[in-house]
Amino acid sequence: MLLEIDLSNETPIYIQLMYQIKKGILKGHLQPKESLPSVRVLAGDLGVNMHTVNKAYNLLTEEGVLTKNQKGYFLQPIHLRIQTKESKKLMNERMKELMIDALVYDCSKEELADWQKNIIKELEEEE
Amino acid sequence: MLLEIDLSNETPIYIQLMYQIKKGILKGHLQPKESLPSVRVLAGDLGVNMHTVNKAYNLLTEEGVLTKNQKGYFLQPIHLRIQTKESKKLMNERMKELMIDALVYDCSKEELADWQKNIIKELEEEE
DNA sequence: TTAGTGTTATACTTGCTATAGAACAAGTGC
DNA sequence: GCACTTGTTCTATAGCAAGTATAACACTAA
Repeated sequence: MLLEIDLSNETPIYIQLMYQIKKGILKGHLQPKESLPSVRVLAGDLGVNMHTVNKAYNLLTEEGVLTKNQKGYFLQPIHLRIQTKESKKLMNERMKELMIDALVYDCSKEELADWQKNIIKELEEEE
Repeated sequence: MLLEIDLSNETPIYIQLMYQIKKGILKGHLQPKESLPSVRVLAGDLGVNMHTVNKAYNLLTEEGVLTKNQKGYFLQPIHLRIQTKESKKLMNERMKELMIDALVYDCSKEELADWQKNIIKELEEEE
């Protein structure tokens, strides 16, 4: 798996890392039960601090995307990825804010639906 | 127009303010060309600092939602609300991240489409 | 024992959020 | 002219998050 971190991007590194890993899962680059590189190794590869990687791994574990034990972090099988009520609520809030921002510019419902559809298509296509 | 600010919410006050104003516009509580309360007056009403309100107003002006002159801030007519390329790019990024988060939990395209539809409906219905 | 896991603790820098007070220029209304 | 209200700018402060850095600890496997 290759992870790309953009240090010039204003998005916090640990957030970028979380999305890179999630994208890897969606595209099948990471196989079920596969183990992830240790926090020290990945930090070394990316040139960032160990704690930054650890933060991303821990948050993904809290989200139910990863599991951990003394041997390291592993992918959670898809049927065990359960969303908490809290995270559902947060995602709903994000969708609501996004729709408000879009509607202010007089977007139609059809445009918004197409927009979403295209983003999903794009995610499926990317190599 | 009534604006509700939740100080216990972790979302920055100026962001909350921006969304309250945008919602007011969408629901027609704010009429075209209507002037907004001055930064000092609104800050006094809400019990927050003048600079916080000023930041929200200025960002909304940058986004093209408001205009300003020495008399104060005013609503930008809808046909003059133009999105910049930069802001379009940002919104696309937000939609992409939201879809990634949703797809990781094995959501179907139909579920995602319904979700978006319901949020929009909810925005239209709220008193 | 040695090396590699994750875990924890402390400390420091940087930037953002929010508050606070003060002063300035420009327009409005008396 | 004068008082009032606008937005604007400047400085200062406090709290918090992000990121880096170093060190030490417990557990596991070769």
